[in-house]
Amino acid sequence: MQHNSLTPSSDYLSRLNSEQRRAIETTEGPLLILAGAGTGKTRVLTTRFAHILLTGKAYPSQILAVTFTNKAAKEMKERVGAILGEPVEGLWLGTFHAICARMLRRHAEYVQLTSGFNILDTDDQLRLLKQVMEPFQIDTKRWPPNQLLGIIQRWKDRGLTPDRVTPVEDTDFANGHALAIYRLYQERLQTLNACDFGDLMLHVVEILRTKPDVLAQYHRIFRYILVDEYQDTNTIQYLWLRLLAKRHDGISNIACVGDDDQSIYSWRGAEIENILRFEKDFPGAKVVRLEENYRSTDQILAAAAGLISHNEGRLGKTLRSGRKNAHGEKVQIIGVHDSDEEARVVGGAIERLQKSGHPLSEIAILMRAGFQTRPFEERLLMLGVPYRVVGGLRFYERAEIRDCLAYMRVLSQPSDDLAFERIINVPKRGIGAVALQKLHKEAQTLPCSLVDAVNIQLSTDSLKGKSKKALSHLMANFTQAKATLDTEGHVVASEQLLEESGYLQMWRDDRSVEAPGRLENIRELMRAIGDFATLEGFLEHVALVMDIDRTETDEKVNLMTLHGAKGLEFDTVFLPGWEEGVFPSQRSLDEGGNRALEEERRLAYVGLTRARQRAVILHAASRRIYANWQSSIPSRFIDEIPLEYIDMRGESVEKRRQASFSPSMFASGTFTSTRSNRSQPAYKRITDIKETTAHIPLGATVFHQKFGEGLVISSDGDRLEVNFNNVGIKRILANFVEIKS
DNA sequence: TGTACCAAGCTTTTT
DNA sequence: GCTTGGTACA
Repeated sequence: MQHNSLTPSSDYLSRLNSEQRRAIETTEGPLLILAGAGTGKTRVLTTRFAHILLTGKAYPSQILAVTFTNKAAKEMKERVGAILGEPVEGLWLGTFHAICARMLRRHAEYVQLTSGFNILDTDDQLRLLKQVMEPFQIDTKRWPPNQLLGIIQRWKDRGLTPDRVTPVEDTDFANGHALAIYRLYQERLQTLNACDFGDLMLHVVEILRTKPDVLAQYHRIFRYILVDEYQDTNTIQYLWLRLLAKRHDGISNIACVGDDDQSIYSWRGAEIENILRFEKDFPGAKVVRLEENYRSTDQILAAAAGLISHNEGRLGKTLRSGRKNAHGEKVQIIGVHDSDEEARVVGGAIERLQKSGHPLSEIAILMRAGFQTRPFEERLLMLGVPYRVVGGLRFYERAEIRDCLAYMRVLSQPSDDLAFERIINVPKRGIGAVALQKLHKEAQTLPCSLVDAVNIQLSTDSLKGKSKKALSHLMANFTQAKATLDTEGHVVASEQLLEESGYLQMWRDDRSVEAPGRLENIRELMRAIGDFATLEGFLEHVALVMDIDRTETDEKVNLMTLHGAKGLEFDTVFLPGWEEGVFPSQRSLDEGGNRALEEERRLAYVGLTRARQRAVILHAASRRIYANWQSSIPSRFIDEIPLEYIDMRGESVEKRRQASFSPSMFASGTFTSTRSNRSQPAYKRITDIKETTAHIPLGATVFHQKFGEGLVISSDGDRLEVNFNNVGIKRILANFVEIKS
């Protein structure tokens, strides 16, 4: 993606194709831009934004532009500025949550909050929910709080405040107490003057629904609305957009960009129906399809198209290659024995690419789940190939960072009970559950905040000995830091607080291997605070952005999940683990059935379309899942790619298929060639396969793909002990051997 | 109040 | 197999 920073404003439209131009120049009325992978979506969105400004249709402050990620918002802002030749200010451009936070701070009093409300992170949410659940005496083994939090979030995603949850929407979770807990949880949030992420949207929608004057105010402000990644919007985001877009004068200048084939976040509440329904929701809507792909070779495009055509209920797009001479290599499919071989094959291929001058940063290994990175990391480490793991635990999710932030939150707002609770005994001060219980009681009866309760109990001498000394010390730390905050600013005050409270010393004294890294993270945090004018400004940024700016452009292979790769592109993409149960994920299928299968397929489509030049799919015949080995069947997605665009390397996949479906391996004859029998349920759950394993008698001669021939010397269900001719005695699962005699 | 042990659980995660 | 969280004890 190039930044045409000096493009004269007159020809910003000149290098666009006709559909792209139409998407930009159709400024009036509702518009759906269906943008397939690699069709220049971001470019269209940013040029459209600039076009509205340059033609004088609106001022920057009259355009609402919403994205899902901070990264996308930042990129859009930069690129619009580049087209205009100067930075734009006063924009309503940001993530759904950032914009809602801004709106909510203006109108907080309508939902019984003050404009200084706190935004909770997931840790706080869970701790609060656990507290709320306590009096209900719920068996948390049977009804895990994090699952209940999930249920509450799904309710919020759908715009359901406790009053709007109907019996139909209710659940028997937690012996039917879920709704009551939800109600209490919301009440607690209110007394804490706090919001969770869902509330940011929920409260604003509530306000827009019930306060016509507020809504009218925004109708006056926003002349044009731009929405990115529309396929990922959930119900509450849709309601919010619809409220803002449906003006009383009948004008709805809303343009949504999206791709139904790339909707992969239903498990976070995204409703693919929103994009499928757009034309009904906004009568008279125009639809523009961007189908010219400037990214991938014909072979990759055709393979991906063949795959996604197995989904039903699509809006339908046909990607054409917009590049010349874009034939390229076929999609490679490589069958391997196990995950170690998979890592060896990928590692070897990367080494060869590196030797031929292929930049490492243009290579990605994309997998279904985060834990799958491990064998690849080990292999690349061994080969000395630099790599980075993208995603995983983010900066502001680290325990030490959250601790520090809790200290700063209390400094900024002593009434922040959740933050105070987090650090009251970190470092260890001898404040346990008993002391905390006492404080809670005090705080509840008055009512007041925990910090107030501490001060009261200190002055009335109801605290004794160790805890009294520890808490008065802690209170003194905060008072001192507060004074420093006023005189020397938030950076010095934060550092002082962490030092004097003994928090930093705690990590210095820690002998574990992670401790120095944690101290380094805290140093980085201190540097980040300096970028903000006030402590409050910093805390707001942290709550909404959740990640620290770190531009990584060094020469490293990228390891990430398929979800993490959305919106990115690489010359070469490796797609390991294409096996039934792994991808598509068995758990998804169990929970979501055919809908989930289609989403998994879209995920596969996203994976393939990340590749510009080369895509390599791998599948292993057996894989270790947790403790035990499981034999695997190649993913149905492999079968769904038209044969003419694939190239089976290494061992023939067909041969492998025959081998894995041979009746001698599975007692039942259910398994036949997947290609010839696609309409039949050719796939069985991996767990079922285990049950159908043939009984293998003691003394039988068996054959194992890796170890060769051997004699069965003991058996316990499907666990065998086999004395192999070449490698000696091994413990092996019956699934992996074939009976010879 | 802190530690030791056991059992359960284990995708994806833009904010 | 490995981590995490809750409970039982010292």
